[in-house]
Amino acid sequence: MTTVRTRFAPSPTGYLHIGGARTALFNWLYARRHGGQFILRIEDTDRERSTRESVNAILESMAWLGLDYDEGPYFQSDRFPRYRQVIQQLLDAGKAYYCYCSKEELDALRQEQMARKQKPRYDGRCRNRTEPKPGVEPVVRFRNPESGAVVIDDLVRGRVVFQNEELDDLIIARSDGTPTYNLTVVVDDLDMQLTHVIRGDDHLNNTPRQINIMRALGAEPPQFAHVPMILGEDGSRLSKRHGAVSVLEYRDQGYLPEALLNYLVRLGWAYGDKEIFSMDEMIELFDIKDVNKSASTFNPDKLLWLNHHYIMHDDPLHIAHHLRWHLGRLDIDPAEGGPDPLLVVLAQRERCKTLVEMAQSSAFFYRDFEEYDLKAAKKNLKPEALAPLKKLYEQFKAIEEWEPEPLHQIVIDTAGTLGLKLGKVAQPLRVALSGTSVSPPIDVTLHLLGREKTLERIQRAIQFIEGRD
RNA sequence: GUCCCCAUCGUCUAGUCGGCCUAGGACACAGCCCUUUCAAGGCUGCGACACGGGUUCGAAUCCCGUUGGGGACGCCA
Repeated sequence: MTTVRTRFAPSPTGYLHIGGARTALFNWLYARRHGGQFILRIEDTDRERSTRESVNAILESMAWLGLDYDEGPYFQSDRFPRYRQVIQQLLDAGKAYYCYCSKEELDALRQEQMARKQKPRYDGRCRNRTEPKPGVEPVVRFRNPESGAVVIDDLVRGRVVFQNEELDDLIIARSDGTPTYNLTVVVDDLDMQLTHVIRGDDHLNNTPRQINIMRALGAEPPQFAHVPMILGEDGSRLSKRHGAVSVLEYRDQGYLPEALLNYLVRLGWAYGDKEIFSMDEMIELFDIKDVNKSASTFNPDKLLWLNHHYIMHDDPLHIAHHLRWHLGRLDIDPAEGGPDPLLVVLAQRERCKTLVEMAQSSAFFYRDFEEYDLKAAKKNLKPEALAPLKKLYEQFKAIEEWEPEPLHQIVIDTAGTLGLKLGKVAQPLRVALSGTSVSPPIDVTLHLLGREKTLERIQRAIQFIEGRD
């Protein structure tokens, strides 16, 4: 039995979007599960639209997601000589021919066919041309079989049949001699000895053409699996207007790669009622044959829920690692002082659905906040709060052990002594320390903030209240 | 328009070869409980087999049609 070889072959004309990420994931999982190889190939034959930045974004996204490849990245732009060779081979064998039709001519043909309510397709008018048209650089067209059918036994679709008469003679080389997509894919998929081509549904119509070219080259096609597309909330193909679609955008918005991957694998696939899959579980349980046939709608709420789940249940050290990165984006370096991010994760994880949220609501541990949240200050930093704050200040100053337990006791005792409900003491203190009415439990907040900053901020709050009119 | 594909709660889905489905789970939503903030957590509720014909003792599960949706029809990939 031959080893499984899969590939992800994006074109570098933009960022890696989540649809592409899912395709990459499925290919990666399939290869990993079968102990095969996963290959990354950059399809940059369109030199107009391909950019270096896009290549970098794709590589960065793959790395962030943890989808490692065994070979590549290969660049199609490095393989032009090989493509030229294959085109010549097809030409020599009479399986391809030169076409001298101008774009205008082809446009007219298309319009005419549309008007006649027919499927627009090239009519093969240059098929038997023997003489070149002077002054015209021709394109090369593949001579598609005129009869018969192409049968695809798709791993997710089942059997799909295309009649050859529905197909036309597609262009495999442009007039400048460069190869086009359908040719390069075929050459590469063959040369790279891929056993399985797992790709988006939108390629299903290309498949019979590619199979025909493969056969013309005397090769056996690999297995195909066309996975359904991801739709936006309005039912149309997911795009920028549906919100964030770039993988790096999700990273920047505070999502964990595990959460995104878990979300993506469950889109169009399920294993009973199981919702949470570690990477190892995915590898063990995922099978391309179990993928649904129907398109699915992207649901940001569920992704957010998964993200929160991972923040709460993943190894806190791992979360802390990601939190450091997000703190860094806020110009905070925990190494320069303040609590260990690990402790911050432990204190904050229940209430933060994203790492960005966690970084933002934890910034006060590391640096002074600019000003109090208006509503929080108005409600809690009132003259009545002066007595408890002053009393707390004295006790915090005197306490020997700066640990949650004794700190907690002080807050409780203060409320008791002053005959106040706990909320009347804890809330003003919380606002004093964090600037807002939301923070981890008060003892934890005190502990993480440290004595020095605690005392400073209580002072600041007292002055704030006394300065009010 | 032509060709290809798809069709279970608002969304993601479970539903082994038709019976155990008065259709299960998750997200979201609503309510209750817990509670020193916000959360987290627990419980309850809301909510679907697109429609019409068949086949069968019996269909969400099989067949046909209708409707609806998506994709492809480039010297883009």
